[in-house]
Formats: sequence, C-alpha cells, structure tokens
Amino acid sequence: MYQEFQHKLGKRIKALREMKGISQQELASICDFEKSNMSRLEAGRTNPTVGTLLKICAALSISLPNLVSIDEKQDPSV
Amino acid sequence: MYQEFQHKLGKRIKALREMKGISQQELASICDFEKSNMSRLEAGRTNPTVGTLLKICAALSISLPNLVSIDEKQDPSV
DNA sequence: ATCTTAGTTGTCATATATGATAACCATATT
DNA sequence: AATATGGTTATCATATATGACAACTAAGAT
Repeated sequence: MYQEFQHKLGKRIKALREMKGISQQELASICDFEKSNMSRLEAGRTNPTVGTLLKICAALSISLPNLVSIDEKQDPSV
Repeated sequence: MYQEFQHKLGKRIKALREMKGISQQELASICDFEKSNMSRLEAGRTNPTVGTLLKICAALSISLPNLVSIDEKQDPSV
C-alpha cells in the first residue's frame, strides 16, 4: 500500500549514500546489516522498521526527520 | 537498542492523539489496526515499520517528518 | 582472459511486527 | 450493584523484516 513511499525512500537513501561517496556494502557494514538487505532497501522492496532507519541515519550522519523528508522537488542534501 | 527512541515516539503519538481528542481505539480503527497494537505502540514496546507510521500520520493529518521529530523540548504540536 | 568491485537476486532461518481475540484493571456513570 | 468506556496485557497465528549465505551479472582494471 505504501510501495511508492518505499521507493522514494530507497532512492533518497541511495542519493544520500552516493553523496557520501560510499558503496552499498560499506553503508551496510556501517549499519551492521547485510549488503543484500541494503540493496533491497534502496530498491524499495521492503517496509523498513524505524530501527533500521535510525541505523542508516547514524551511518549517514543525518536526522530521521531529514531522512524521511521525501519530496521529489527537494534537493536530497537538505 | 533503540528503545529510548521508541518510547519517545510512543509518547509523541499519544500526545498528538490526545490533542485530537480521540481515544486509542478510535485512532487504531482509523489506522485499521488493533487497539492492542496501538497500546503497544504508544507504550514504545514495538519497533514500528514505516508503513505503520504512515498510517498514523494519515490518521493524525501530519507529515512523517513531523511525526518523527522527537525533541523533548519541542512543543508536540509543531 | 583474469581479477576485482558494485550491485542484484534467491533461498533458508530467525526474530518480531501485526492481526485477532480475550481477559483484565480503572474510572465514571447510572 | 451493574454497565460502559479507555486502556493494558497475554496468547496464538501469520506475515514479513532482517541475518546469513551463495550465486550471479556487469563493468573496469590489469
């Protein structure tokens, strides 16, 4: 029901990760989960828990409200 | 590991719900899930998925970034 | 051609979020 | 007393997030 949001969130994670210049595997290992899991997350194929998002926030040094600020028009760095 | 965040989030949901003047059961039924689930959520005893949070956001008419803006000092209505 | 790196996809196991239901505790109301 | 309402807690079933691991593709480098 929220696949669209999941997809946007995945794209946002990917964009933020690439701005940091790290690979999926690196981000996954910082977050302490599997690279396959990371791939599925970025592809929007899962409905992540808040705990998972908090790990990603910590790894990317951004806040949770910032991470979930999904807006097509918005610059991903904001 | 993130119990503290879960607790704060639960408190925030409760505060927002009470500002709307509705009961747990009402909010739960709007979100289309169980009142027992709602109780656990507000008590911070679960690690909710983004999908669950989006349902709550829709029911409370607030954005997800707003919902997860957890700040002790902040007014819950902001 | 080989090797590495990044990412994807599949499978299986485990943990847990959620659904569903019931019993329970307060409090208030009559 | 009984009844209703709001909330909590327990249990069981089901769905799925995640862990763990392997195989695979594609691109780049040597």
